[in-house]
Amino acid sequence: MNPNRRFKDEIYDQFSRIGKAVSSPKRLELLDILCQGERTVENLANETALTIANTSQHLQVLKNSRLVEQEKKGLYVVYRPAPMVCEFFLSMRKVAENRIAEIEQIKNRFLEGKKGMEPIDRNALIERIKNEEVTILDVRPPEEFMAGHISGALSVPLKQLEFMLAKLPKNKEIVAYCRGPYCVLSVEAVELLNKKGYHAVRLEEGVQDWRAMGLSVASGE
Amino acid sequence: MNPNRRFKDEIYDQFSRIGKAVSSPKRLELLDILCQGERTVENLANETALTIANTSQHLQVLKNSRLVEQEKKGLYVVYRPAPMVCEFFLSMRKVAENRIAEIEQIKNRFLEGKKGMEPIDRNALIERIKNEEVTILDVRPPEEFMAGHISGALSVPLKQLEFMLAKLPKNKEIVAYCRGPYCVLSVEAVELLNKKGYHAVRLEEGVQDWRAMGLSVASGE
DNA sequence: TTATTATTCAAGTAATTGCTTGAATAATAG
DNA sequence: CTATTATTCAAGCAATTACTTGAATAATAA
Repeated sequence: MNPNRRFKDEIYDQFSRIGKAVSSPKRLELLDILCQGERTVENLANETALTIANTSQHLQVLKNSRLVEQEKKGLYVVYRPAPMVCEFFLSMRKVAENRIAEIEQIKNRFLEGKKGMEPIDRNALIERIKNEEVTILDVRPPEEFMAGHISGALSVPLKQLEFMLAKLPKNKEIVAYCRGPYCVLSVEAVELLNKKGYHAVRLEEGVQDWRAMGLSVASGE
Repeated sequence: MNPNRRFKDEIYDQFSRIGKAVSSPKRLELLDILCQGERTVENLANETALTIANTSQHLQVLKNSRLVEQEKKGLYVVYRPAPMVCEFFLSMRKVAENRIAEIEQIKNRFLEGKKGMEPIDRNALIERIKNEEVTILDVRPPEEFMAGHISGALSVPLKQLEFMLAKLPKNKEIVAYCRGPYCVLSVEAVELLNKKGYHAVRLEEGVQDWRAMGLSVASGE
C-alpha cells in the first residue's frame, strides 16, 4: 500500500480509539461520574445499574484508550479520569446538546410537571449569592463535595436532606445542584424541599460547568 | 424501569450518537477533510480511498448524528461540517495526541529521514513572518485556500508546485503548510522544494489550528 | 493457614458494524 | 424522449461489540 495511505490509516485508527471509547452510552455515563471524582468498580456498578463484571470490562476499554487511569488501593481498584478527559467530555456534551434536539425533549419530558426545575438565570444567581440572598446546597455524596464544590455551597447529601431540614433557613431561597444537567439528585432534592414548604430551585450546572464558566470552585473540608 | 434510570439511559444513548459517529477511523478522516471546506461525495471518496457507496454510507452516519449537513447542488451532493463540529474534532484530536503515545511514534516513523519536517518554533515563525523573512506556501487545493488560509500565505497547490517554482524567491526560507499535522501535502512539498535547492520547512499546523491559536486567517481570492 | 471480598478473566451468544456488490433514484445533457 | 452521471439503497458476509455467566486472581482478615 501507498505509504501516505498507510500513514493516514494508522493515524486515524489511533484517533478512533478515543471515539470507540465514547461510543457506548454506558461508558459515557461512567466517564461522567468519574469526572466528579475517583471511584471503585463496585461504586460505579451501583451508580450505573451494570453488573460488576460488565462495569469492569467497560473500565478496561476506557483504560485501553487512555481515558481513565487505575490505581490499586488495598482490596479496591480506584479509577479516575485521565488529564484533559473531563474537558473533552464536556465539549462532546456541548456538541450533543447543541446538535441533537432529542436531548432537550427527553429532558423536558422527564422534568414535566415538576416545580423549581426551570433553568435559572446565572447572572442573577451570582448577584444573589453575593448578597447572601440564597442558600446553595450541594446534594451529592460527601466525597464528591470534598473533591470540589461551588464556593460557599453547603454539603447536604440527598440521603441526609430529610434529617437536615431543620438546619436550613426557611426564609431564604434554596438553590440545589448536583453533578450537572443529567443528574437527578438535585431534582429530587428540590421536589422534597418544595413539598416541605421551602422555596427551592434547581441549578442545572455541576461543578465542572461552574468551573468551565470561570466561576469559583473550592475543595476539601 | 425506574424513571430516573430510564432518563439516564435515554440521555446517554443520545450522547453516544456523537461517540458512535467518531468511532470509525474513516469517518474521522472524512470529518477532518470536511473541516477544510465542503466537499462532494466523489471528492471525499477519492481523498480517502473508499468506494463511493461506502463513503456515502459513512456520510449518512455522520448526518444522522448531526455532525455534517448536506445540500444538493445540481447533480452533486455537497457535505459540510455542522456548527461546532470542527472545534469538537480538534478537542478530540488534542486528547488523542496527548494521551495516545502511538500517534507520536507513527508520525516519527513516517517522517523518519525526511528533511525540514522538524517542528518549527511558532513564536519565532510569527516574528519572521512580520519581518518578511519567510515565504508561506499553502499547498492545498485552491478551493481550500479560498475557504480560508493563513494571512499572507500564497496559494501554491502541490500539483502545481513544480511549475510555479520559478516564481518563488530562492533566497528566502519557505514555510509550507496544508491541512494539519496528519496531512502529507506539505511533506511532499517540502521534499520537492529541498530537492530543487530551496530552503523549505514544514509547518505542522493547519488553518484550523492557526485560528484556534488566535492567529490571523483570511479567506477568498 | 483458610475464608472473604473486590476485581478480572474467559467463553458463549445475540446484536451491530463496515464493507462489497449490484440495482435504484434523481438531476442534468443531448 | 434517452443517456449519462452522482448518489443512495438493499442485501449479504465477516468481524466486532455488549452483555451474561461462572471461574480465576489478588489483597486482606480471621
